[in-house]
Amino acid sequence: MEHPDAQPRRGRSVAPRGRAARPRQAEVARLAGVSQATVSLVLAKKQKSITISDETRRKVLAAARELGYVPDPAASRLAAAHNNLLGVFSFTATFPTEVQHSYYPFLVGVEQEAASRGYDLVLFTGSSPGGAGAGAPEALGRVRLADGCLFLGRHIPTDQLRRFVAEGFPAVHIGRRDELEGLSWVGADYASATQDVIAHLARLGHRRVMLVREDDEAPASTDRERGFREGLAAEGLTGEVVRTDDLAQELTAARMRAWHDNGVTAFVAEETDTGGAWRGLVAAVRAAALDVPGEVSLALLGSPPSDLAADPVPTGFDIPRRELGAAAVRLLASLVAGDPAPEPLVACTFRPGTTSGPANSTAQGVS
Amino acid sequence: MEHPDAQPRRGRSVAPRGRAARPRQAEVARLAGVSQATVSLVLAKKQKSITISDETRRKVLAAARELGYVPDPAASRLAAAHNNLLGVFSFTATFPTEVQHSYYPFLVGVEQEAASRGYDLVLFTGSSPGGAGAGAPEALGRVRLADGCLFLGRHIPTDQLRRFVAEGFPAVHIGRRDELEGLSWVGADYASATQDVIAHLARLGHRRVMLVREDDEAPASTDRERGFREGLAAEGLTGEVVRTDDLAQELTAARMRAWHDNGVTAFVAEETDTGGAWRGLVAAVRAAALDVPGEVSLALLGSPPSDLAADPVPTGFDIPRRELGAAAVRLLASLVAGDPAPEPLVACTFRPGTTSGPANSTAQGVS
DNA sequence: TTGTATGCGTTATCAC
DNA sequence: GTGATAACGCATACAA
Repeated sequence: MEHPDAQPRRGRSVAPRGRAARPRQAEVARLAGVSQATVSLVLAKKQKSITISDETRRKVLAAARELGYVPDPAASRLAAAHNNLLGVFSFTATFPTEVQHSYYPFLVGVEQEAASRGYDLVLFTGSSPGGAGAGAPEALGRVRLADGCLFLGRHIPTDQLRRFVAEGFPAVHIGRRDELEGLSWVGADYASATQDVIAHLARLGHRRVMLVREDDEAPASTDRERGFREGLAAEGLTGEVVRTDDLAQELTAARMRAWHDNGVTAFVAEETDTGGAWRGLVAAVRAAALDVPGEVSLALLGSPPSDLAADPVPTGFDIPRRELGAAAVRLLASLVAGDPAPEPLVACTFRPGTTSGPANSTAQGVS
Repeated sequence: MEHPDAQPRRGRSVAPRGRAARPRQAEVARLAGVSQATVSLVLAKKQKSITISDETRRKVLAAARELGYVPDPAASRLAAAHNNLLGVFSFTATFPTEVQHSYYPFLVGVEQEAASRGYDLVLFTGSSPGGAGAGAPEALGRVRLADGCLFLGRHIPTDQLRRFVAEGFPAVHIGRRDELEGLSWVGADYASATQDVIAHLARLGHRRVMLVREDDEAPASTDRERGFREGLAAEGLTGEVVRTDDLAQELTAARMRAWHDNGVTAFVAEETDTGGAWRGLVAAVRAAALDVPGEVSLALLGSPPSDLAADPVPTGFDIPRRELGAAAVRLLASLVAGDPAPEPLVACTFRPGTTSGPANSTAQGVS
């Protein structure tokens, strides 16, 4: 049943070129004069089992260091253990050329948190343009090389994720994702943040507020609208929602003035990829020659597009992308470890800005 | 030697939580009525070996699809002796908070090229602040888990890298790194690019040029100085090098005027982290009330700091960081595959800019 | 053309 | 406390 060591290995091609093979536990064992299993035990620092003599432990550790031993992640994982690798998968390039919608802020948090927990990161490039098997269903399968995986991007196919949750593979989506029962996610608490903005406007005396949003079904949008409505209710305000795909059509100078005459003293816009809602709102107010914040107050539910980030600084809130990335890693790590999951919502930070001020009491209309 | 299937498996704990097991090749084989090996062959679409009958292929494919078979990456990588992973190691955080000296531009190229070659990326966080084993010597050992590794950053310990080259572990340093015999690297061709800038100035009629550089021994600096001297020689110009740690001390209005009176009509500054040389040069020229490019021409050997990237756009060259990242991956991939190494130098792109113009012939001094 | 046998490096169990 | 030994799921010489 056994074969002489001298016999060429079967079922395997020789290693390409005479590259020095990575040391294996077996070689560490030989050098330390123990069995391979002992090496595995020693190196599994998991449990400080006293079942290993200090003498042996020392020898093994020394041998491992001398040989520069590094565990094979594939083997570890195959043997149903873990490999200290956390995957990061996005359906668009992780590092896009247009830094506009890049995941950089998230990755800062992801890297920091992963580092502090001793995880390395595997960036799965399967979905990058030109990537091998881009869009192919098996592209997602590769993430199983890691102990768990983070998913970023707005359009990760639900059915692919469903498989992971069914199998119990630790997966965390960055951004709320409720439609898939059982999928873990972390997200910004848009609802609360929006409610805070409404409360801020209420404190300033505004009684009638309008929300401008694009026609979109993304959770990020609906969360804001929910927060808006809850905010109105909580503060006893009235308001409306303008929901459209054609801002220019809807937000004309005439309508702005009409709304204002009707008692609307504050407008809030949701953040979108292009900043379209905010852009349209600002343009319309300007066209209507309404003074901000003298006659009307403006607020942005998120961060402004970079080209109009300052002057004026919009009242609103900032999405803590870094913290979100860190939270994602924390959640993923707890899933991997089987620990109870932490809070998935992270708070946004209120930004006072300069586009809101006391309501002009003379403009109060009927409610 | 064999054991009954009914017997509980040994050497293995039960799967945590009753998660559904994924189908394996063996089950596909059973359903298709073939052997596991055949399944493996069929699914290895790698080679369109005609060694499989269409009939069998069909059955296997059908069975695989019906079961929703997805290959286990850990297993295939274990069996294949490589894992399609390329490491990325930097001694500072890969995603620093200060985007100033971030590796983002490199990573864009790295990701693209890695994706197009079917590699995934492992970002080693060992060196990140707070990272487990930050700074520890064995932190670098972990990179061996990949098929090869990219190193970025200016201060990767030479002795650590020496080990990799000794073992034949594929390692590529981004940035010239000659002091370590045998270490592969890719770098921008600063010398040629600098020479081009000198040639440009020569064509404009300048005969006497001065180089301003910080007191630094980095290859990026010395390459530029070399290109500067070679450029002078090739064009038959004269010039000097101002090398100092204290720009303010050296670059005074008085000295600028003195140099100018002495026939210096063009100044070139090297690019540094802070943009100090360029900053100092611009300030000094302004203090000396010298017109640019009327009286003196200025050039920057690299890219300007973002706060003064425009107005005026410096004559000089841009470092193709994206391309450099891609080139690094190409080189690393060829090392991994044992193919001949490609060209390590990537060309910089000349940037005309607006800070250089025809030499003022009346100012020609003695050479 | 397909099946058989073996090994990849690791973990985990069981005897010693 | 330590050493055999059996999987993990897949790939591949080699036999049939």
